[in-house]
Amino acid sequence: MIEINLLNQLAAFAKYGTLSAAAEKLHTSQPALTRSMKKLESDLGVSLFIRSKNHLELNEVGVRAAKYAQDVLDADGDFETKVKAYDRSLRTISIGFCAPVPQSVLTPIINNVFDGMTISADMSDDSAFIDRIKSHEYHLAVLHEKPDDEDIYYKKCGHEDLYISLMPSDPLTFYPEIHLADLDGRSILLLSRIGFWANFSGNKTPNATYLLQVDQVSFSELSTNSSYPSFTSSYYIRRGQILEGKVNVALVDPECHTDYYLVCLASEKNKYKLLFDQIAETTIL
Amino acid sequence: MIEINLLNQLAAFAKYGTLSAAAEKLHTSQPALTRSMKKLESDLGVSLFIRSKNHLELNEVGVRAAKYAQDVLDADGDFETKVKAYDRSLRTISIGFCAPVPQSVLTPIINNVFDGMTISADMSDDSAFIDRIKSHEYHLAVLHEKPDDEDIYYKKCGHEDLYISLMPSDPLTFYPEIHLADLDGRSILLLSRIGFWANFSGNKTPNATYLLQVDQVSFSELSTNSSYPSFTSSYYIRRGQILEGKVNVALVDPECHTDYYLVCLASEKNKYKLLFDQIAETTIL
DNA sequence: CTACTTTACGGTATGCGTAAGCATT
DNA sequence: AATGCTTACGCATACCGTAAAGTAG
Repeated sequence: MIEINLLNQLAAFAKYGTLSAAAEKLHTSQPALTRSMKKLESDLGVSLFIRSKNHLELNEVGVRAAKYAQDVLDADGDFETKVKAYDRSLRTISIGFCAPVPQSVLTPIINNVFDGMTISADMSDDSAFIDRIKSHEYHLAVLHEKPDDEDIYYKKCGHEDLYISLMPSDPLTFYPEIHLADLDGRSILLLSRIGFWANFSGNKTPNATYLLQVDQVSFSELSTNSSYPSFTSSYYIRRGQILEGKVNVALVDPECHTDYYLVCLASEKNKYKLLFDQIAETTIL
Repeated sequence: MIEINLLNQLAAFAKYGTLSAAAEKLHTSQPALTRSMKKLESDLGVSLFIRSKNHLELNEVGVRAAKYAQDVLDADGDFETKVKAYDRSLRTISIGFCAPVPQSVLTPIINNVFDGMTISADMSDDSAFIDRIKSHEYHLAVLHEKPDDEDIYYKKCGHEDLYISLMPSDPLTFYPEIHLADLDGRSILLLSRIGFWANFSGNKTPNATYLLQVDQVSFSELSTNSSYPSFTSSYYIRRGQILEGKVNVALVDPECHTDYYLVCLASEKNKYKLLFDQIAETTIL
């Protein structure tokens, strides 16, 4: 059994050419390497070096041994990487969210139910979420459409209605009801990373300009202090996160009202039972 | 960097189920393994076991780690095997002989010229020798036909004539000359492992029965004490290895006279110069 | 004179085995 | 009782770093 440490030192010598250089790179001493290389030769029963009084060089076998050693080192590195990755994967719950509101509502609940687990949350349009659940990329996902798949277990976990925040003087506030189409042609403040809601842009409002804000703070700043309309929703209104001096008006289009569904693999239903129970008890969104 | 030793112990535990059993197989103590496994977990920063007071079991990560560990152990074993094999290959001269006589004549010469090298000698019909030289399977070969290949260097290294040993009373001894065909219908003693000479059987003597002897001693015994004819050659006759009470008669067919040629890759001619010089000085066969 | 390898020496720390403790079957 | 894991303790030895010697360019 050849120790990894010796192979590492051999590889370092092959790479840096002298024991001194290798010793420095390995944060050890020259004599230590001299001894290691002798031990390696003795362990193998094979001569690997051409020695002159003040020069050390790999012989033909040594050159090849250094190559082979790298393979073993790679294998050893892979081992470490793979074990750590697998361990982490078992301590991590990966979740896909289709919108920011379910994420901010559910994340603390999940944290609470699965104490000690790391949560890895992605947000995007949810069209591929079912496939990613099936491929084990995600353990859970929140969709905005009821899944129709026998391998998938789901439970409704909330509801969200879209509102628009307007200046009180805005003509739209006098409309009996507002449709998305009524916003066409306007410049509207929009927060990025809004999951599936992003699909709205350019649908019923081909001539609207969306002023996309990456930063939450900028969005708040501009929403409050400019006259641009901005989107908000039942969630923020219910929590009292309302823009001062603005009027919040509900949008009546059907795509502005959505239900959310928490899903997992049917085969892993029991693993997440506690969580599903929890969201039953909690009135959310 | 995870030490091979720890991986080996992990694999042993996975294989034998308990630390005690693994310890016995590894010729070490239980407590040593306990400590090693803790060190492995600590080196990795990953928990690999389910511990109860008197029971140790791999957890999910541990099971996988043991699998991965085996890969590293295999790689480490391969390293050792391959380095040793390559070292040996550099200390070994592989030679293909087309007949036993060149082998017994040349082997001591080669041993003498390449002191300290191991000689690996095969004997067989030489039809594929050129290819095997080119594929580096053989460093040298002795053929019974002059090679016609610009990549191959050669030098004649001997000559051999085939004789037949007969009872003095045998009618054939009165023939002016003997051909192989004259032996047809007879039972003839033959030693196995005779290289290309084996091609004779069934050529000009379709009705002869060859009494194949694997063992040299059996062949001598039967040759001497039975009345069966047996093959011999100029080499043995010149050395005085003659059967008592028999008459040796030369066979006149052309295929019963052969020259031998020592060959190597033209590109390695210099490597074997000493040997080729040697066989020039030596009168052989 | 500088750069490098090797040997020698002394200290340390790693790792082992024995013994003992404790829990489970 | 028997089996098996863990902890504690004392010890061997393997390995390391420093120092020094020797050699080649």
